[in-house]
Amino acid sequence: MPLRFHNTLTRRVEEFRPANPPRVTVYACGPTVYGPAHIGNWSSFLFFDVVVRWLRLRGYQVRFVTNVTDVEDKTIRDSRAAGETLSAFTRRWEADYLEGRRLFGCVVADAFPRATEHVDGMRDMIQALLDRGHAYVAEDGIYFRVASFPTYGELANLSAESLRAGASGRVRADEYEKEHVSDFVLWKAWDPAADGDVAWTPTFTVDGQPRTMKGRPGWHIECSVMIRALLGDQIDLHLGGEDLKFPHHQNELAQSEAATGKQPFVRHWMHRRHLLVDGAKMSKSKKNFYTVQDLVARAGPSGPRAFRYLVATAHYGTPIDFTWAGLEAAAATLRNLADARVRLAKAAGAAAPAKAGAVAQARAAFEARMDDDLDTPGAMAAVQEWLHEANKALAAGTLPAADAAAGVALLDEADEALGLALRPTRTLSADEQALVDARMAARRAKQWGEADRLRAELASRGVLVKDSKDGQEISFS
RNA sequence: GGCGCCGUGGCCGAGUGGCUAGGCAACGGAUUGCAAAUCCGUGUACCGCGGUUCAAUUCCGCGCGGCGCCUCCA
Repeated sequence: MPLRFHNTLTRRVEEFRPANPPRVTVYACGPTVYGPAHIGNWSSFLFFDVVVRWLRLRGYQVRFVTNVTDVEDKTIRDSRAAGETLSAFTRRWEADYLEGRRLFGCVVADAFPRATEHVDGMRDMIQALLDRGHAYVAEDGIYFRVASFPTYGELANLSAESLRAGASGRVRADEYEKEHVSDFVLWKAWDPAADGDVAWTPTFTVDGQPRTMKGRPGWHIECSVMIRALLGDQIDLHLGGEDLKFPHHQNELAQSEAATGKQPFVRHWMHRRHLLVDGAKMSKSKKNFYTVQDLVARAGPSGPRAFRYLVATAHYGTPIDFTWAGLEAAAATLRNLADARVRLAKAAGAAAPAKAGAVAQARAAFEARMDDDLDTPGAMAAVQEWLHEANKALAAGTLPAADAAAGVALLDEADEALGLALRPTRTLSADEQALVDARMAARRAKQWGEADRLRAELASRGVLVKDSKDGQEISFS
């Protein structure tokens, strides 16, 4: 069954056709490193992660690149305010971001390029745009000439007229250096008051004459150039948060196709809708945001994984409304799934997984849901439906070991696809094992007070103990 | 003003022109030293009003309500 994804450009769900299967090139816009990433950012990054995981599970050889934006207005402004060099400042927040990826269990990208390491490539692309008549030099920088790119606005379904209207009020009318209000900056001339010592001095050729322009790159050119450097002039899949559709991705598209003359720049665009908090939009410019550290502080070590499950309970094409109650519900579901895996693994023993029957059907349903535009809620429903039947059989003692083994494999596939960490993430330490053994002895001696005390002590160490007919079941919080 | 999305049982959330997704929470029962998990049972959900249809939660129109984007916010 082919993979079908919603394509932003056509606004339809269509078959995903990479140019050179089984190889797939994927680029996702990463964070601007000027502060901690909030859970809204993470909902997007986790979406990218699921896309990459699923492509790999489906046998594609994915080359995944996601960048770090370490030079633009806010990084310069805030690093200067902090009295740090741009590099020291952005590296600090980049480390915070990478730590977050670790806590969420994100796949390691094949490359994490930094914009500041690709300035030479930016010079080259801007030169190509100048040579081809798609860019022009003004006093305060070099601009992309939107009028030279007829389909401009297509990605966001915006017409030239609506762009001209600029009804959002965000267009600065005083930018008279530009030929057209929609033109966007490729290279910003140095502004000593705002930029301090952040500057490069590339030399361009303008009208046959060399011209050095001290300054720094515009935001949009950064991604175009990193894509070109690490994945090529044309890629299969480009991912981002919904806000990046316009202008950022539209500008990337225009620049790249105009500079290389190759179409399409991206075969398939996908965007994750925003996460809201208690029904309201969040952003770094407001104070209503939570970080991965907040998830850990309020929901424990498994908080980030519970958040992953929460995000997976909604399709990426619909906004998700974050609440702490919702996170707790997701955490409860995740615990139940992890417990189920323990029971099934025990029932499976060393049996080989069954290849047919209800489990196989559930697995096929799970995969079909994922293949159809990454319907994560539907995919998990297929797992839960089978699990309910399996629990019945398990209670009756009629679940074949081969089915239990296949059930473990199903849970592991869901785990692999969504990054849920259902498998125990650690083992018992010697001290903890001693407590578990002591509790077993206490139970055998019917010393219930001591058994309960030991269970509480283990819980305080993150070890959860449940009693069953076959003894104690261990899991970790 | 332009473009677009959404309104499903206590909460979250799929989906479909007729065959009651799923999860979490709640209540009763079984099981259990207790707890948890698990099992059995319990709630006749589809914003309102019209229309199309044998039949609409699902299609169309209007209304009400919420939300996003429209030049550098994931």
